[in-house]
Amino acid sequence: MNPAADNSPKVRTRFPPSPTGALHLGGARTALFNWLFARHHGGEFVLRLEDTDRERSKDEHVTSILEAMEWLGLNWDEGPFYQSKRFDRYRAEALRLVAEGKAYWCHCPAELVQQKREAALARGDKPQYDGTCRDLGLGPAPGAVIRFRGPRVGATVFNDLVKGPISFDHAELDDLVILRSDGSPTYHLAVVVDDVDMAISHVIRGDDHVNNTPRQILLYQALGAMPPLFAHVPMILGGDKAKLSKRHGATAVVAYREMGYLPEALINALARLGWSHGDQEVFSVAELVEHFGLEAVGKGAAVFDADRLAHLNHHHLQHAAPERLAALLPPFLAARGITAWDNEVLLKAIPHLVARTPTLRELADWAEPYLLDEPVMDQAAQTKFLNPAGAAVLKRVADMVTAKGVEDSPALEEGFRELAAELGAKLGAVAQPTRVALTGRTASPGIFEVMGFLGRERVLKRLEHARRLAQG
RNA sequence: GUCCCCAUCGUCUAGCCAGGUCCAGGACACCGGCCUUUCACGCCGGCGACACGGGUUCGAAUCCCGUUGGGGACGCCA
Repeated sequence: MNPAADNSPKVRTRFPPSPTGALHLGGARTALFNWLFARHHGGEFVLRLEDTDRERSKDEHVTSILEAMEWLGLNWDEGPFYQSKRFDRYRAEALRLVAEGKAYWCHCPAELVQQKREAALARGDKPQYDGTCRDLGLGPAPGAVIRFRGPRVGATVFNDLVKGPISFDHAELDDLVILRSDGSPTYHLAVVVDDVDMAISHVIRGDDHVNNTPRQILLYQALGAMPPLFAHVPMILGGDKAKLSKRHGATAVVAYREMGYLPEALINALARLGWSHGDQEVFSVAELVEHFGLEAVGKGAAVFDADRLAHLNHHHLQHAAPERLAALLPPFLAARGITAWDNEVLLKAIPHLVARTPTLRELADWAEPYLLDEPVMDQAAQTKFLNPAGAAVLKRVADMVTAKGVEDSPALEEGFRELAAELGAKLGAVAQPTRVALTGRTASPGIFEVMGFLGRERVLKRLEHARRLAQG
Protein backbone atom coordinates (compact mmCIF):
# COMPACT_ATOMS: atom_id res chain seq x y z
CA MET A 1 0.00 0.00 0.00
CA ASN A 2 1.17 3.44 -0.87
CA PRO A 3 1.96 5.51 2.22
CA ALA A 4 0.92 8.61 0.33
CA ALA A 5 -2.57 7.36 -0.26
CA ASP A 6 -5.28 8.91 1.82
CA ASN A 7 -6.04 5.75 3.77
CA SER A 8 -2.36 5.25 4.53
CA PRO A 9 -0.62 5.22 7.88
CA LYS A 10 0.33 8.57 9.26
CA VAL A 11 3.23 10.60 8.05
CA ARG A 12 6.43 9.85 9.89
CA THR A 13 9.65 11.53 8.91
CA ARG A 14 13.05 11.40 10.49
CA PHE A 15 16.24 13.37 10.66
CA PRO A 16 19.29 11.15 11.00
CA PRO A 17 22.42 13.22 11.55
CA SER A 18 25.75 11.54 11.95
CA PRO A 19 27.45 12.95 15.06
CA THR A 20 30.75 13.42 13.32
CA GLY A 21 30.52 17.18 13.40
CA ALA A 22 28.28 20.10 14.26
CA LEU A 23 24.87 20.60 12.65
CA HIS A 24 25.55 22.62 9.55
CA LEU A 25 23.29 24.60 7.24
CA GLY A 26 22.64 21.73 4.85
CA GLY A 27 21.73 19.34 7.62
CA ALA A 28 19.59 21.96 9.29
CA ARG A 29 17.60 22.49 6.14
CA THR A 30 17.09 18.76 5.72
CA ALA A 31 15.92 18.60 9.32
CA LEU A 32 13.64 21.57 8.73
CA PHE A 33 12.01 20.08 5.64
CA ASN A 34 11.38 16.81 7.46
CA TRP A 35 10.02 18.66 10.46
CA LEU A 36 7.80 20.94 8.36
CA PHE A 37 6.49 18.01 6.35
CA ALA A 38 5.59 16.08 9.48
CA ARG A 39 4.01 19.08 11.18
CA HIS A 40 2.10 20.09 8.08
CA HIS A 41 0.57 16.64 7.82
CA GLY A 42 0.00 16.25 11.52
CA GLY A 43 2.52 13.43 11.49
CA GLU A 44 5.50 12.57 13.62
CA PHE A 45 9.12 13.58 13.44
CA VAL A 46 11.79 11.20 14.67
CA LEU A 47 15.36 12.05 15.61
CA ARG A 48 17.99 9.39 15.18
CA LEU A 49 21.74 9.58 15.64
CA GLU A 50 23.59 7.57 13.03
CA ASP A 51 26.67 6.77 15.02
CA THR A 52 27.65 3.45 13.52
CA ASP A 53 31.07 4.85 12.74
CA ARG A 54 32.47 4.54 16.24
CA GLU A 55 35.75 6.14 15.22
CA ARG A 56 34.34 9.44 14.11
CA SER A 57 31.21 9.75 16.20
CA LYS A 58 31.66 11.96 19.25
CA ASP A 59 29.41 12.66 22.22
CA GLU A 60 30.23 16.34 22.05
CA HIS A 61 28.78 16.44 18.55
CA VAL A 62 25.62 14.74 19.74
CA THR A 63 25.27 17.42 22.37
CA SER A 64 25.85 20.26 19.96
CA ILE A 65 23.48 18.83 17.36
CA LEU A 66 20.69 18.49 19.92
CA GLU A 67 21.41 22.00 21.13
CA ALA A 68 21.18 23.37 17.60
CA MET A 69 17.93 21.51 16.96
CA GLU A 70 16.44 22.91 20.13
CA TRP A 71 17.60 26.41 19.34
CA LEU A 72 15.92 26.18 15.94
CA GLY A 73 12.80 24.88 17.59
CA LEU A 74 12.77 21.64 15.61
CA ASN A 75 11.24 19.49 18.30
CA TRP A 76 11.04 15.74 17.77
CA ASP A 77 8.34 13.33 18.83
CA GLU A 78 10.54 10.27 19.25
CA GLY A 79 14.18 9.73 19.98
CA PRO A 80 16.90 10.52 19.91
CA PHE A 81 17.58 6.92 18.96
CA TYR A 82 21.16 5.76 18.73
CA GLN A 83 22.16 3.24 16.13
CA SER A 84 25.11 2.25 18.25
CA LYS A 85 22.62 0.71 20.68
CA ARG A 86 20.98 -1.40 18.03
CA PHE A 87 23.95 -3.33 16.64
CA ASP A 88 22.44 -6.67 17.63
CA ARG A 89 19.35 -5.90 15.66
CA TYR A 90 21.27 -5.02 12.48
CA ARG A 91 23.52 -8.04 12.84
CA ALA A 92 20.52 -10.34 13.21
CA GLU A 93 18.98 -8.93 10.04
CA ALA A 94 22.25 -9.32 8.14
CA LEU A 95 22.52 -12.93 9.24
CA ARG A 96 18.92 -13.49 8.28
CA LEU A 97 19.66 -12.25 4.78
CA VAL A 98 22.60 -14.64 4.57
CA ALA A 99 20.40 -17.51 5.71
CA GLU A 100 17.88 -16.60 3.05
CA GLY A 101 20.57 -16.45 0.40
CA LYS A 102 20.08 -12.73 -0.07
CA ALA A 103 23.52 -11.87 1.29
CA TYR A 104 26.80 -13.71 1.62
CA TRP A 105 30.02 -13.76 3.56
CA CYS A 106 32.92 -12.21 1.74
CA HIS A 107 36.52 -12.98 2.65
CA CYS A 108 38.18 -10.53 0.29
CA PRO A 109 40.79 -8.47 2.14
CA ALA A 110 39.79 -4.82 2.31
CA GLU A 111 43.13 -3.77 0.81
CA LEU A 112 42.63 -6.03 -2.18
CA VAL A 113 39.16 -4.68 -2.85
CA GLN A 114 40.53 -1.20 -2.53
CA GLN A 115 43.35 -1.97 -4.98
CA LYS A 116 40.94 -3.34 -7.54
CA ARG A 117 38.78 -0.29 -7.14
CA GLU A 118 41.66 2.05 -7.78
CA ALA A 119 42.80 0.02 -10.74
CA ALA A 120 39.34 0.16 -12.25
CA LEU A 121 39.14 3.87 -11.72
CA ALA A 122 42.56 4.34 -13.31
CA ARG A 123 41.43 2.22 -16.23
CA GLY A 124 38.38 4.42 -16.61
CA ASP A 125 35.98 1.72 -15.50
CA LYS A 126 33.32 1.96 -12.89
CA PRO A 127 34.88 0.86 -9.61
CA GLN A 128 32.76 -2.03 -8.39
CA TYR A 129 33.24 -5.08 -6.22
CA ASP A 130 33.95 -7.91 -8.67
CA GLY A 131 31.85 -10.52 -6.88
CA THR A 132 34.70 -12.86 -6.07
CA CYS A 133 32.94 -14.36 -3.05
CA ARG A 134 29.42 -13.99 -4.34
CA ASP A 135 28.89 -17.65 -5.13
CA LEU A 136 31.50 -19.30 -2.95
CA GLY A 137 29.11 -20.15 -0.14
CA LEU A 138 31.61 -18.97 2.45
CA GLY A 139 30.91 -18.82 6.19
CA PRO A 140 31.97 -16.35 8.84
CA ALA A 141 35.68 -15.91 9.42
CA PRO A 142 37.98 -13.34 11.03
CA GLY A 143 38.03 -10.26 8.86
CA ALA A 144 35.05 -11.38 6.80
CA VAL A 145 32.18 -9.06 5.94
CA ILE A 146 28.64 -9.66 4.77
CA ARG A 147 27.72 -8.37 1.38
CA PHE A 148 24.28 -7.90 -0.06
CA ARG A 149 23.62 -10.10 -3.06
CA GLY A 150 22.13 -7.62 -5.51
CA PRO A 151 20.37 -8.48 -8.75
CA ARG A 152 22.61 -8.42 -11.83
CA VAL A 153 19.96 -7.66 -14.38
CA GLY A 154 17.00 -5.39 -14.55
CA ALA A 155 16.58 -1.98 -13.04
CA THR A 156 15.10 -0.26 -10.02
CA VAL A 157 12.85 2.68 -10.62
CA PHE A 158 11.39 4.94 -8.00
CA ASN A 159 9.28 8.04 -8.16
CA ASP A 160 11.10 10.75 -6.34
CA LEU A 161 8.66 13.22 -4.79
CA VAL A 162 10.88 16.11 -5.80
CA LYS A 163 12.63 14.97 -8.95
CA GLY A 164 10.16 12.59 -10.51
CA PRO A 165 10.93 9.10 -11.81
CA ILE A 166 14.54 8.00 -11.46
CA SER A 167 15.86 4.76 -12.84
CA PHE A 168 19.03 2.81 -12.11
CA ASP A 169 20.25 -0.16 -14.04
CA HIS A 170 21.23 -2.97 -11.69
CA ALA A 171 24.43 -3.40 -13.67
CA GLU A 172 25.48 -0.10 -12.12
CA LEU A 173 25.15 -1.50 -8.62
CA ASP A 174 27.64 -3.79 -6.96
CA ASP A 175 27.34 -5.98 -3.89
CA LEU A 176 27.68 -3.57 -1.04
CA VAL A 177 28.99 -4.43 2.38
CA ILE A 178 26.19 -4.40 4.93
CA LEU A 179 28.05 -5.79 7.94
CA ARG A 180 31.63 -4.84 8.63
CA SER A 181 34.32 -7.25 9.72
CA ASP A 182 34.02 -5.91 13.26
CA GLY A 183 30.36 -6.87 13.30
CA SER A 184 29.01 -3.34 13.03
CA PRO A 185 26.47 -2.46 10.35
CA THR A 186 27.19 -0.09 7.51
CA TYR A 187 25.01 2.88 6.77
CA HIS A 188 22.83 1.17 4.20
CA LEU A 189 21.81 -1.70 6.45
CA ALA A 190 21.26 0.41 9.54
CA VAL A 191 19.27 3.07 7.73
CA VAL A 192 16.94 0.58 6.10
CA VAL A 193 16.40 -1.54 9.19
CA ASP A 194 15.71 1.57 11.23
CA ASP A 195 13.37 3.17 8.75
CA VAL A 196 11.41 -0.07 8.67
CA ASP A 197 11.40 -0.48 12.45
CA MET A 198 10.49 3.15 12.99
CA ALA A 199 7.75 3.02 10.37
CA ILE A 200 9.12 5.96 8.45
CA SER A 201 6.72 6.94 5.67
CA HIS A 202 8.75 9.60 3.88
CA VAL A 203 12.50 9.83 3.56
CA ILE A 204 13.38 13.44 2.84
CA ARG A 205 17.11 13.87 2.44
CA GLY A 206 19.85 15.54 0.43
CA ASP A 207 20.41 15.10 -3.23
CA ASP A 208 23.65 13.31 -2.56
CA HIS A 209 21.64 10.26 -1.56
CA VAL A 210 19.83 9.61 -4.83
CA ASN A 211 22.19 6.92 -5.95
CA ASN A 212 21.94 5.20 -2.58
CA THR A 213 18.23 4.90 -3.05
CA PRO A 214 18.07 1.94 -5.46
CA ARG A 215 20.43 -0.05 -3.23
CA GLN A 216 18.25 0.71 -0.26
CA ILE A 217 15.04 -0.14 -2.08
CA LEU A 218 16.58 -3.50 -2.96
CA LEU A 219 17.40 -3.96 0.71
CA TYR A 220 13.85 -3.15 1.77
CA GLN A 221 12.62 -5.75 -0.65
CA ALA A 222 15.12 -8.33 0.56
CA LEU A 223 13.98 -7.67 4.11
CA GLY A 224 10.42 -8.12 3.02
CA ALA A 225 9.47 -4.55 3.79
CA MET A 226 7.65 -1.86 1.86
CA PRO A 227 9.99 1.01 0.96
CA PRO A 228 8.99 4.47 2.11
CA LEU A 229 8.48 7.35 -0.29
CA PHE A 230 11.61 9.27 -1.19
CA ALA A 231 12.13 12.98 -1.69
CA HIS A 232 15.60 14.22 -2.56
CA VAL A 233 16.08 17.89 -1.99
CA PRO A 234 18.80 19.77 -3.83
CA MET A 235 22.10 20.56 -2.20
CA ILE A 236 23.02 23.87 -0.69
CA LEU A 237 26.09 25.25 -2.38
CA GLY A 238 28.71 27.74 -1.37
CA GLY A 239 29.56 30.89 -3.31
CA ASP A 240 31.82 28.82 -5.56
CA LYS A 241 28.88 26.56 -6.42
CA ALA A 242 30.50 23.60 -4.70
CA LYS A 243 28.81 21.58 -1.99
CA LEU A 244 28.67 23.74 1.10
CA SER A 245 31.45 22.93 3.53
CA LYS A 246 33.62 24.48 6.21
CA ARG A 247 35.65 26.14 3.48
CA HIS A 248 32.71 28.46 2.92
CA GLY A 249 33.04 30.12 6.28
CA ALA A 250 30.34 29.82 8.87
CA THR A 251 28.29 26.74 8.18
CA ALA A 252 27.54 25.54 11.71
CA VAL A 253 24.10 26.48 12.91
CA VAL A 254 25.32 27.55 16.33
CA ALA A 255 27.70 30.00 14.68
CA TYR A 256 24.67 31.93 13.47
CA ARG A 257 23.30 32.12 16.96
CA GLU A 258 26.60 33.53 18.09
CA MET A 259 26.58 36.06 15.28
CA GLY A 260 23.27 37.36 16.55
CA TYR A 261 20.74 35.77 14.25
CA LEU A 262 17.27 34.82 15.42
CA PRO A 263 16.31 31.17 14.96
CA GLU A 264 13.12 32.07 13.10
CA ALA A 265 15.19 34.13 10.66
CA LEU A 266 17.52 31.23 9.93
CA ILE A 267 14.51 28.96 9.56
CA ASN A 268 12.93 31.44 7.16
CA ALA A 269 16.11 31.70 5.11
CA LEU A 270 16.67 27.95 5.02
CA ALA A 271 13.07 27.28 4.04
CA ARG A 272 13.31 29.66 1.11
CA LEU A 273 16.41 27.88 -0.14
CA GLY A 274 14.86 25.43 -2.53
CA TRP A 275 11.27 25.91 -1.50
CA SER A 276 8.88 28.70 -2.37
CA HIS A 277 5.31 29.78 -1.92
CA GLY A 278 4.58 32.18 -4.73
CA ASP A 279 6.30 35.49 -4.19
CA GLN A 280 6.22 35.40 -0.42
CA GLU A 281 9.64 35.95 1.13
CA VAL A 282 8.93 36.41 4.80
CA PHE A 283 7.41 33.58 6.77
CA SER A 284 6.71 32.90 10.39
CA VAL A 285 7.32 29.34 11.47
CA ALA A 286 3.56 28.83 11.69
CA GLU A 287 3.11 29.99 8.11
CA LEU A 288 5.84 27.63 7.01
CA VAL A 289 4.06 24.72 8.66
CA GLU A 290 0.83 25.79 7.03
CA HIS A 291 2.16 26.10 3.49
CA PHE A 292 5.04 23.67 3.24
CA GLY A 293 4.80 20.94 0.64
CA LEU A 294 7.23 18.80 -1.32
CA GLU A 295 5.64 19.76 -4.65
CA ALA A 296 6.92 23.30 -4.21
CA VAL A 297 10.51 22.21 -3.64
CA GLY A 298 12.75 23.11 -6.58
CA LYS A 299 15.07 20.69 -8.33
CA GLY A 300 18.15 22.82 -8.72
CA ALA A 301 20.88 23.35 -6.16
CA ALA A 302 20.93 26.71 -4.37
CA VAL A 303 23.69 28.98 -3.20
CA PHE A 304 23.41 30.15 0.36
CA ASP A 305 23.31 33.95 0.46
CA ALA A 306 24.35 35.57 3.72
CA ASP A 307 22.91 38.92 2.60
CA ARG A 308 19.45 37.47 2.38
CA LEU A 309 19.78 35.94 5.81
CA ALA A 310 20.84 39.31 7.19
CA HIS A 311 17.87 41.00 5.56
CA LEU A 312 15.46 38.41 6.90
CA ASN A 313 17.03 38.65 10.32
CA HIS A 314 16.61 42.40 10.28
CA HIS A 315 12.97 41.93 9.46
CA HIS A 316 12.33 39.38 12.19
CA LEU A 317 14.29 41.50 14.65
CA GLN A 318 11.99 44.43 13.98
CA HIS A 319 8.96 42.29 14.65
CA ALA A 320 10.25 40.64 17.80
CA ALA A 321 9.07 41.73 21.22
CA PRO A 322 11.53 44.13 22.93
CA GLU A 323 11.34 42.01 26.08
CA ARG A 324 12.54 39.00 24.17
CA LEU A 325 15.37 40.87 22.49
CA ALA A 326 16.43 42.31 25.82
CA ALA A 327 16.55 38.78 27.18
CA LEU A 328 18.69 37.59 24.27
CA LEU A 329 21.11 40.50 24.49
CA PRO A 330 23.20 39.81 27.60
CA PRO A 331 25.75 37.53 25.89
CA PHE A 332 26.28 40.10 23.17
CA LEU A 333 26.62 42.90 25.69
CA ALA A 334 28.99 40.81 27.77
CA ALA A 335 31.13 40.36 24.69
CA ARG A 336 31.50 44.15 24.72
CA GLY A 337 32.38 44.17 28.37
CA ILE A 338 28.98 45.33 29.53
CA THR A 339 27.70 43.28 32.44
CA ALA A 340 25.37 45.63 34.31
CA TRP A 341 22.82 48.11 33.06
CA ASP A 342 19.43 49.66 33.60
CA ASN A 343 17.08 47.26 31.87
CA GLU A 344 14.35 49.86 31.67
CA VAL A 345 16.53 52.04 29.52
CA LEU A 346 17.36 49.07 27.33
CA LEU A 347 13.70 48.16 26.92
CA LYS A 348 12.82 51.71 25.96
CA ALA A 349 15.75 51.99 23.56
CA ILE A 350 15.28 48.73 21.66
CA PRO A 351 12.26 49.78 19.57
CA HIS A 352 14.25 52.76 18.33
CA LEU A 353 17.37 50.72 17.68
CA VAL A 354 16.14 47.71 15.73
CA ALA A 355 15.50 49.64 12.54
CA ARG A 356 19.26 50.13 12.29
CA THR A 357 20.53 46.75 13.39
CA PRO A 358 20.42 43.58 11.33
CA THR A 359 21.70 41.34 14.12
CA LEU A 360 21.68 41.09 17.89
CA ARG A 361 25.40 41.70 17.80
CA GLU A 362 24.87 45.08 16.19
CA LEU A 363 21.93 45.77 18.42
CA ALA A 364 24.31 45.38 21.36
CA ASP A 365 26.68 47.81 19.72
CA TRP A 366 23.94 50.38 19.17
CA ALA A 367 22.60 49.92 22.68
CA GLU A 368 25.96 50.43 24.32
CA PRO A 369 25.90 54.24 24.68
CA TYR A 370 22.67 54.09 26.65
CA LEU A 371 23.75 51.36 29.02
CA LEU A 372 27.13 52.70 30.01
CA ASP A 373 27.45 55.28 32.78
CA GLU A 374 29.21 57.53 30.34
CA PRO A 375 29.23 57.03 26.58
CA VAL A 376 32.55 56.28 24.94
CA MET A 377 33.45 59.35 22.92
CA ASP A 378 34.26 58.76 19.30
CA GLN A 379 37.36 60.86 18.67
CA ALA A 380 36.35 62.17 15.28
CA ALA A 381 32.90 63.06 16.54
CA GLN A 382 34.30 64.84 19.54
CA THR A 383 36.77 66.83 17.48
CA LYS A 384 34.12 67.90 15.03
CA PHE A 385 31.29 68.83 17.37
CA LEU A 386 32.59 69.33 20.87
CA ASN A 387 34.32 72.66 20.31
CA PRO A 388 33.68 76.06 21.92
CA ALA A 389 30.74 76.73 19.65
CA GLY A 390 29.38 73.35 20.53
CA ALA A 391 29.84 74.10 24.21
CA ALA A 392 27.62 77.14 23.89
CA VAL A 393 24.96 75.06 22.18
CA LEU A 394 25.14 72.40 24.85
CA LYS A 395 24.72 74.98 27.57
CA ARG A 396 21.55 76.25 25.95
CA VAL A 397 20.28 72.69 25.42
CA ALA A 398 20.92 71.92 29.06
CA ASP A 399 18.92 75.00 30.05
CA MET A 400 16.14 73.83 27.83
CA VAL A 401 16.08 70.38 29.35
CA THR A 402 16.18 71.83 32.81
CA ALA A 403 13.17 73.95 31.97
CA LYS A 404 11.13 71.55 29.90
CA GLY A 405 12.27 68.04 30.86
CA VAL A 406 12.84 65.29 28.31
CA GLU A 407 9.37 63.89 27.87
CA ASP A 408 7.84 66.68 25.80
CA SER A 409 9.43 66.14 22.38
CA PRO A 410 7.39 68.77 20.53
CA ALA A 411 8.42 71.41 23.06
CA LEU A 412 12.05 70.38 22.84
CA GLU A 413 11.99 70.39 19.09
CA GLU A 414 10.51 73.84 19.12
CA GLY A 415 13.31 74.95 21.40
CA PHE A 416 15.92 73.36 19.16
CA ARG A 417 14.49 75.09 16.13
CA GLU A 418 14.44 78.45 17.80
CA LEU A 419 18.03 78.01 18.87
CA ALA A 420 19.03 76.96 15.38
CA ALA A 421 17.28 79.95 13.89
CA GLU A 422 19.00 82.19 16.37
CA LEU A 423 22.33 80.79 15.24
CA GLY A 424 21.28 81.21 11.62
CA ALA A 425 21.78 77.47 11.11
CA LYS A 426 19.80 74.33 10.50
CA LEU A 427 18.47 71.99 13.14
CA GLY A 428 21.50 69.77 12.72
CA ALA A 429 23.71 72.49 14.18
CA VAL A 430 22.00 71.90 17.50
CA ALA A 431 21.15 68.25 17.12
CA GLN A 432 24.58 66.95 16.20
CA PRO A 433 26.55 68.38 19.15
CA THR A 434 23.76 67.15 21.40
CA ARG A 435 23.87 63.73 19.82
CA VAL A 436 27.60 63.46 20.34
CA ALA A 437 27.21 64.66 23.91
CA LEU A 438 24.55 62.08 24.68
CA THR A 439 25.85 59.07 22.74
CA GLY A 440 29.48 59.77 21.94
CA ARG A 441 28.62 59.05 18.30
CA THR A 442 27.29 60.87 15.27
CA ALA A 443 24.66 58.25 14.51
CA SER A 444 21.73 57.44 16.75
CA PRO A 445 17.94 57.36 16.82
CA GLY A 446 16.17 60.70 16.73
CA ILE A 447 17.72 62.99 19.31
CA PHE A 448 14.45 63.57 21.17
CA GLU A 449 13.85 59.85 21.34
CA VAL A 450 17.33 59.41 22.76
CA MET A 451 16.63 62.00 25.43
CA GLY A 452 13.37 60.27 26.15
CA PHE A 453 14.79 56.89 26.95
CA LEU A 454 17.95 58.18 28.56
CA GLY A 455 15.96 60.21 31.07
CA ARG A 456 16.39 63.73 32.39
CA GLU A 457 19.15 63.04 34.90
CA ARG A 458 21.41 61.16 32.51
CA VAL A 459 20.83 63.73 29.81
CA LEU A 460 21.78 66.61 32.03
CA LYS A 461 24.83 64.78 33.31
CA ARG A 462 26.07 63.92 29.83
CA LEU A 463 25.38 67.43 28.54
CA GLU A 464 27.46 68.90 31.33
CA HIS A 465 30.26 66.40 30.87
CA ALA A 466 30.41 67.07 27.14
CA ARG A 467 30.26 70.82 27.65
CA ARG A 468 33.41 70.63 29.76
CA LEU A 469 35.12 68.56 27.10
CA ALA A 470 34.03 71.06 24.48
CA GLN A 471 35.47 73.98 26.35
CA GLY A 472 38.81 72.16 26.31
C1' G B 1 36.06 7.55 -16.49
C1' U B 2 30.97 5.57 -15.40
C1' C B 3 26.19 6.46 -13.47
C1' C B 4 22.49 9.89 -11.51
C1' C B 5 20.62 14.77 -11.15
C1' C B 6 20.22 19.87 -12.50
C1' A B 7 20.03 24.47 -15.81
C1' U B 8 15.16 31.83 -15.51
C1' C B 9 18.58 38.49 -13.36
C1' G B 10 25.28 38.41 -9.49
C1' U B 11 22.12 35.46 -5.58
C1' C B 12 17.18 33.20 -3.83
C1' U B 13 13.10 32.46 -6.85
C1' A B 14 7.65 32.98 -9.54
C1' G B 15 6.09 31.31 -14.21
C1' C B 16 7.00 25.41 -16.70
C1' C B 17 3.20 19.87 -15.08
C1' A B 18 -2.48 21.64 -18.04
C1' G B 19 2.29 26.20 -24.63
C1' G B 20 -0.35 32.31 -26.16
C1' U B 21 -2.53 37.15 -20.95
C1' C B 22 5.84 37.01 -20.17
C1' C B 23 9.61 42.15 -25.22
C1' A B 24 9.44 37.20 -18.16
C1' G B 25 7.11 38.94 -12.04
C1' G B 26 8.99 39.30 -6.79
C1' A B 27 13.04 39.46 -3.18
C1' C B 28 18.38 40.23 -1.64
C1' A B 29 22.58 42.93 -3.18
C1' C B 30 23.98 47.25 -6.08
C1' C B 31 22.98 52.38 -8.18
C1' G B 32 19.88 56.96 -8.14
C1' G B 33 16.04 59.90 -5.79
C1' C B 34 12.41 61.21 -1.92
C1' C B 35 11.81 61.67 3.35
C1' U B 36 15.12 63.90 7.11
C1' U B 37 18.27 66.56 13.31
C1' U B 38 22.53 62.04 12.22
C1' C B 39 22.42 56.90 10.93
C1' A B 40 18.87 53.81 9.63
C1' C B 41 13.73 52.33 8.46
C1' G B 42 10.31 53.44 4.77
C1' C B 43 8.77 54.96 -0.17
C1' C B 44 9.81 55.72 -5.54
C1' G B 45 12.88 54.60 -9.71
C1' G B 46 17.08 52.06 -12.24
C1' C B 47 20.46 48.04 -13.55
C1' G B 48 19.85 42.94 -14.48
C1' A B 49 18.01 36.40 -16.68
C1' C B 50 14.65 32.29 -19.92
C1' A B 51 22.84 28.44 -21.22
C1' C B 52 23.23 27.02 -26.62
C1' G B 53 21.37 24.39 -31.00
C1' G B 54 17.71 21.73 -33.38
C1' G B 55 12.66 19.94 -33.48
C1' U B 56 7.08 19.92 -32.51
C1' U B 57 3.49 24.03 -33.05
C1' C B 58 -0.07 29.29 -35.98
C1' G B 59 2.70 30.29 -31.36
C1' A B 60 7.84 27.73 -26.55
C1' A B 61 10.86 30.24 -20.71
C1' U B 62 7.08 26.46 -20.85
C1' C B 63 6.83 20.01 -24.73
C1' C B 64 10.86 16.61 -27.27
C1' C B 65 16.07 15.63 -28.74
C1' G B 66 21.06 16.99 -28.65
C1' U B 67 25.23 20.04 -27.06
C1' U B 68 27.58 22.70 -23.38
C1' G B 69 28.01 23.84 -18.44
C1' G B 70 27.42 22.66 -13.26
C1' G B 71 26.64 19.44 -9.21
C1' G B 72 26.44 14.70 -6.87
C1' A B 73 27.76 9.62 -6.36
C1' C B 74 31.00 5.59 -7.27
C1' G B 75 34.04 3.46 0.97
C1' C B 76 34.34 -2.19 5.91
C1' C B 77 31.77 7.41 5.87
C1' A B 78 27.01 8.79 6.43
